[in-house]
Amino acid sequence: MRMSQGVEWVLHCCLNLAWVGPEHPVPAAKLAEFNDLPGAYLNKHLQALGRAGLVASTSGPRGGFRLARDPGEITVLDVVTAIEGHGDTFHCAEIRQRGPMPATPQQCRVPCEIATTMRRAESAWRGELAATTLADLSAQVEAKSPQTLTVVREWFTAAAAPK
Amino acid sequence: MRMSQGVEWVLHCCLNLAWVGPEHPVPAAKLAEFNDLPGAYLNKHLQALGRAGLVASTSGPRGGFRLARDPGEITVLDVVTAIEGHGDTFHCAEIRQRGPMPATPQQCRVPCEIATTMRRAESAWRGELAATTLADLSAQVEAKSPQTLTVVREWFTAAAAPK
DNA sequence: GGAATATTACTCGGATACTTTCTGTCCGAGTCTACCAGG
DNA sequence: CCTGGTAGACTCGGACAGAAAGTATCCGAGTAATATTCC
Repeated sequence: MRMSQGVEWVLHCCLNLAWVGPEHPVPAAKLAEFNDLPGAYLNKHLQALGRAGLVASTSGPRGGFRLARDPGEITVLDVVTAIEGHGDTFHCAEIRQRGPMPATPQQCRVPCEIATTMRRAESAWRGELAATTLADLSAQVEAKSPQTLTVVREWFTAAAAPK
Repeated sequence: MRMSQGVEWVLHCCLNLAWVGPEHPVPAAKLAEFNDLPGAYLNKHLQALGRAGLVASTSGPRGGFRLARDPGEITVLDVVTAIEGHGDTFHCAEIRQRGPMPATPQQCRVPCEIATTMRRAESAWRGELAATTLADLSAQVEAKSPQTLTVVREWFTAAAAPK
């Protein structure tokens, strides 16, 4: 059970986009260059973010990706589900209904204890991720190294401006 | 990010073993028959439980698997980690150290904010799983349908006794 | 009849194919920019 | 000088291979019970 590395990639990219600001779209190639990632594959993951409504994309020159909402309105859970999908990590196969001694349909009107435990754990996991927004992450980074925010923004804007 | 279905399988089997009792080993084939699962593959997963020290195995006739500890001393997290491995689901690739503007080694002495958030969420997930033991699950099943425990035990012991 | 022994059947354990998912890459459709020609 | 049109280049978007993990299966090593034989 390993999380796709695309989640980490797009989280870093989302922070970059948050720092650059929504008025300045950033192409996937630039995000890939800044984070030293394969551009085409990163683009694929950013498309998933677009389908989830987290980022907006514009084609053509001066195009690229920008955050579709305020960083404070995008949670880490939003990003994770956009990449990993909405399905639960644990999927109950209803084993209790199979075999020579199946559970009665009456008993099966509620989820089994195992599924309930897994669901509770996953809910706790999701709760933590939903409690953290991109704005929270950005604020924590800024608290540790305040110059990062502006320096990164300048790198992205400077890379596009000279043209 | 989907959890192996083997986790569900062995959790059901562990409950079966808890109900049968440690003095009566149950072969993998019987567990597979009872839960309508492929016997050979289930055996493979049970081996993982053995390596983790959760179950003990004996070869030969009248052999099989039995719980190595009291059901109250085996948590759901123990079973999950035995099947899925000890690694974290999120693995930080240290993207911040790469690219044209890498983070300084000084900044990297502590995990980045993204990794911290993921770790906190995973910790909450593990906490819930660690808080539930096989004895808890067994008690919940018994509370809902008290006859299940003895009936299942009889099925397993009766299947072996007539020989 | 009892005990030692050889046999037999049963169990786990790891080594071996097959399927699905994840990872990575490529090229085409659409679009905005910039240039160029004409008024 | 200003305006309209056209060509060009840049971007996303989905379709196409390769790698890794998960899934499923089989057969052999070891063991305990059993049947047999001898005392």
